[in-house]
Amino acid sequence: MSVYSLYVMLEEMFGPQGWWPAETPFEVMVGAVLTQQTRWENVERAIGCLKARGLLSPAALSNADDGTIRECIRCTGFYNQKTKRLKALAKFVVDVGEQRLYAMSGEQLRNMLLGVEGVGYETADSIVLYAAEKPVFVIDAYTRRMLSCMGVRGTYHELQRLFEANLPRDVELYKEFHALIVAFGKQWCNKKRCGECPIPSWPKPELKVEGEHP
DNA sequence: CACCAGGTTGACC
DNA sequence: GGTCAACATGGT
Repeated sequence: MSVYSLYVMLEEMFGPQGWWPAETPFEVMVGAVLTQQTRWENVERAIGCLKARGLLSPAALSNADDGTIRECIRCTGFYNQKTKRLKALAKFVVDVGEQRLYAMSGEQLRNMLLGVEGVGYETADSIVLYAAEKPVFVIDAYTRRMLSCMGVRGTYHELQRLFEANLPRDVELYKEFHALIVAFGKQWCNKKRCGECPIPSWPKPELKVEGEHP
């Protein structure tokens, strides 16, 4: 089974996902930080609170009172570090200029984001793909688990290359594929067991990580 | 009551 | 370059 046919199968199973749920690109960024190790339902509540207080813009958030932010995002956990991370990200956007961010290449934006406090591989790639809409494949815990069930293991960049090397460089495809993997993971991949999928046609594909290690 | 959630960091091999 | 405890609230 090819990587692309896996996508087709997931699309047939779950239908269009329409990620990322947000009204603006900056809201995507905020959500990307808040959803770290956190359920999306709690993130939505926090974002609703920030929005109600007019803090969902780079300028407003970077100047906001820490206590106010913390109050809004408490339900997402890790609120102390996330308050700091949100302000660091907002300040970064203000400093660089939001339009300039979306205009630069995905690779350059990714590298700059990785320099921001609290932004690691997955958060950076989520922002590049869903906010800046540049083709980079996002690898998360569900992706790892799903591939692990299929007998494929590797580092973040190895797994990322597996998808990028076997798919057309298409932003909409990347967006939808990752969302579908999460949908699948939520239903079938618990942390404990991921083996027995009731899907009859669940394949044991011979996916391989190609190329040499970085 | 235990375990887990759309990770990242700093410390330490 | 890879592994691991902390970080914290809310749901099952």
